[in-house]
Amino acid sequence: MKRLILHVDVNNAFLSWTAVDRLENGETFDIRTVPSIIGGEEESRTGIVLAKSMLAKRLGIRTAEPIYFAKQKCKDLLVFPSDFDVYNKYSDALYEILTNYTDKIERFSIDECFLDMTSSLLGKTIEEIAKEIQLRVYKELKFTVNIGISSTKILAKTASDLEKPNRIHTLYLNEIERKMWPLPVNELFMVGKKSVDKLNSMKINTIGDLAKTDPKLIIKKFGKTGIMMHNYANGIDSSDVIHTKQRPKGIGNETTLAQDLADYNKVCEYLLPLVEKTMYRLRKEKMSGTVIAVKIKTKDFQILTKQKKLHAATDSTKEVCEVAKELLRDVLKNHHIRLIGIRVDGLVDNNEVQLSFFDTKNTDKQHRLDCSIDKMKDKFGYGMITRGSDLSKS
DNA sequence: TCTGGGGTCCTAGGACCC
DNA sequence: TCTGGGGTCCTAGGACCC
Repeated sequence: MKRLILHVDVNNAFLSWTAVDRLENGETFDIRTVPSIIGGEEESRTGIVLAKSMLAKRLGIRTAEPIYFAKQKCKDLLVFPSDFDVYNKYSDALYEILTNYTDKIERFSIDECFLDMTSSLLGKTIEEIAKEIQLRVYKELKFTVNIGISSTKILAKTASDLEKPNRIHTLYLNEIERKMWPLPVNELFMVGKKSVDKLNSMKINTIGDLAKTDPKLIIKKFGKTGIMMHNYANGIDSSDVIHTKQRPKGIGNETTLAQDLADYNKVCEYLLPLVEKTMYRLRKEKMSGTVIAVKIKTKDFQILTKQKKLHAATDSTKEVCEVAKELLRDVLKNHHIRLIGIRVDGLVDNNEVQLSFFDTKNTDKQHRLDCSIDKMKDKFGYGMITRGSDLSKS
């Protein structure tokens, strides 16, 4: 049976949501009406563009470019900080509205959802439903969305990207030749910069070029990803809209340092709070991890990682701290680094972790300590409670 | 000039086993 | 003395997404 998929994509999400939130808090000026961006702080060396207004876009400002460049393109560019609590609030509100239309919804990212409408049309056309969603979101939440309509997720997603903002596009199989094939190949999902360079060197410049190239050539050059790329270019994608909430496979935190550091002890001072945060999040998920990884980015942007698989899954802050410090020692060497990060991978649900692991008195005591600190953080605020020195002792 | 932070998946090489 | 191949697990790195 032919499926009917919608892809709902918030226009300039972080910027729109910041604008709406400001207006709700009594501001009268709508930052969507001028060149403006959401960005990091240049002083803390996190100064890149996270989102831009339409007017900023028109001046050539791009997502992920340094704010320094963006300001050169527009002298009186307004810059606002990001606030993920606000974004999550509007993301949830959007999701809530979408649940009125089908129960097969996949939250693909903070600002994108797929809806499988195959059995939820209720006598309406898919276009009518898309229009209804778009109007209702704008009426109730005051921001615009693009909606793509097709028979597969990838095509619906490509459709929602066609022309912005506040537009609805269809991209059915019989339309791909006209609407998708002329697009530059970088606009295809999963074709990033590295692949574009390789494809261009093969004289493949548009999605149509890719679609019409002998798949054997693509597979030879790109392996498994090549099969996927070639399928996507031809509108082939059998993946389902996944309603059930996915459990995370890994959780991590990383931070850019205010200045480059090479000293192990100083880097540790940054690392340990990151471990604490990651483990707090892990315990919130009621999960434990088996692989601990430390990541550094050197001053010349080389990324190095060092990881270790544990014999048993853990959710203990102390245990992960100890491993993380070892890994940091191994990977840091004499590098001057600008970023430090920690990840816990190979996650398993706590109720699937063998009980024997929690049996020993020591880990049990440690677990209770972690949990009581978590509770205090929940009660008094995450930043109000710190663990003091028990983590830095080796 | 300046280059975030959160993820997922894939690949390739080495160790080890049969 | 010279020499297998298949499979799994682990690690490091890389590509991609938003």
